[in-house]
Amino acid sequence: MLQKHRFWRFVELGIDPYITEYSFEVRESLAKIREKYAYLKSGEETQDRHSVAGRILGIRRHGKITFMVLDDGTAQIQLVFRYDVIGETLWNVVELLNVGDIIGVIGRPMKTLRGELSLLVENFKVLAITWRDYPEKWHGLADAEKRYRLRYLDLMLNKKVREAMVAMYRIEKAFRDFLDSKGFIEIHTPKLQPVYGGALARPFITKIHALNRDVYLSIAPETYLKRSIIANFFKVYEIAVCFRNEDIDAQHYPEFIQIEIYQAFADWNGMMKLVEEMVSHAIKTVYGDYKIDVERNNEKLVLDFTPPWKRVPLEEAIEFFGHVKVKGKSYEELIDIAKELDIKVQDPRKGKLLEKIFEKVAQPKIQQPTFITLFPRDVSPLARPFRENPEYAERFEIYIGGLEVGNGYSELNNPILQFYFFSKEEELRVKSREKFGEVEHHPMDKDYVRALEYGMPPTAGVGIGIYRLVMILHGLDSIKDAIPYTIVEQDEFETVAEQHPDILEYYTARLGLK
RNA sequence: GGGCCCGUAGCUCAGCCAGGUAGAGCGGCGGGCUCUUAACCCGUAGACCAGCUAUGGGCGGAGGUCCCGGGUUCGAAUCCCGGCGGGCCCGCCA
Repeated sequence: MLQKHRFWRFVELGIDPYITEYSFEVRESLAKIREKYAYLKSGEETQDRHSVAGRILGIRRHGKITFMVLDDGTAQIQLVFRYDVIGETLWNVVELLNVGDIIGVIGRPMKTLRGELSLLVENFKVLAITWRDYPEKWHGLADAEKRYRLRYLDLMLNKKVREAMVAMYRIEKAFRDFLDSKGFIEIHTPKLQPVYGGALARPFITKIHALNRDVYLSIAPETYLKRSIIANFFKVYEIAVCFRNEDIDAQHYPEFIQIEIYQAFADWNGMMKLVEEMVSHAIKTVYGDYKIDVERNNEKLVLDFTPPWKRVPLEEAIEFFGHVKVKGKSYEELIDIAKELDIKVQDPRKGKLLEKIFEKVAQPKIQQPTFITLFPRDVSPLARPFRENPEYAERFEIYIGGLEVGNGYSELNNPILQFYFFSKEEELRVKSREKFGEVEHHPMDKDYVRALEYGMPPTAGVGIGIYRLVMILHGLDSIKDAIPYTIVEQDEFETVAEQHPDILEYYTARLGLK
């Protein structure tokens, strides 16, 4: 580094970015100021003074007047620094400021001649500086690797991602408020479980040293939420982290958030009604309308969440959307159909074949919120058999924007059948291993069966993937964009303390740390 | 597990196919400009190490260098092989 770091120039002006200021009294948010002073006419100034703080995200210097963009997390506003207003001492500091620095400002709302609502700065404090250069103003942070590795910059600068994060919080809050108004309570289920279950997926295995035993990270809260139903908590839910040790792609990530809801004395019809009511309520609360505009891959799409949503049985959906006849076909016939459709599937269950065919020919065509109903019983070990035909389960999945975002059913509350289905799952595992390799199955959970033996009322349940929902609503290409922080391998780099021994020396000496 | 693509300055990228002195824009630094908003205009350093003078920079020299390591070649950012990091698609899961 030949150039003296600008840090030293702050010090020369009597400003140490970590020692001079320890706090700043913020009296107003930029969002409020924008709202309150929207009425100002171009060229108009007020005598009101406001105290705000945030990060500088843009600088335009014009000699003795400088414009900056300040972002306080609620909104952005233009700051106007005028030499004749702040004087020479502060002006010298203005000249040192970079994009990324954090300042506290006292200023008067005004509108510039070009009509930009601004704060005319009367005083300001440097609260922290950035040691690293920020991305280019026009393209921003675009490189995928850097976006995920330096996610705080991505979250700070990329509007689409940032909006999705805020929306996710609001959607979760709307779900909670809705369920609360209906008398539901949230129960936190264990993330470390002796038997994994509630879904068909490979689990993470970890160890509890205190007990010297292996445990599984929860793949779903389901069996514990249903234990809660048995505990006479008849309306429960959880917004739960689930861990599934599967591969990562645009629609899957090993840890994800799901809301699971269980309501006693209801069946799948009641649950579908609750879901469409709750989701459409959240959409309207967060976006202001049941219909929302989504832009994905430069294509515009209007999603209409107005209840009721369409309900289409699985086999009908295959025939209607995919134009493939599957009703009444045998296992062998379905294998042939799958082959013709270029679907690689190795599974002894007829239901699995139907699911695969559905995913290939029908799913991409289902854009509007839709319940696909009547899933095969053999792929639904926790669901109650369909009352009119036990080959099917009273199970539905929720599809929006061509993606599966949820799954629900009339819960199997018969402990005798539940034991039988679990046993069948174990058999399936053993049989399939010889013939097809490892097949996803639900492990035997006798402890859960015993809970059912104490009596579970008729109950309906559902799980909705929050990241997937947000991904669709905001037209994000990858589920990773909807997840605040995803995993990346460690990289090598030097810290500022390593690059600038003089500055390290300054601080250790200044604070007497030697 | 299989396939495809990418990695060059702080950022966004060109150069690679057809091997021959490492580039642009933005950002930085210096100068000009009191209503701009991707501000503009002029200049300049910067891809790693490091010597001598001196703390503002200047002067001169040797090597290195395009994610890393090999190879081919008189010569590699460029071609080949292997690795690392990242993305996308297929298979399995939501």
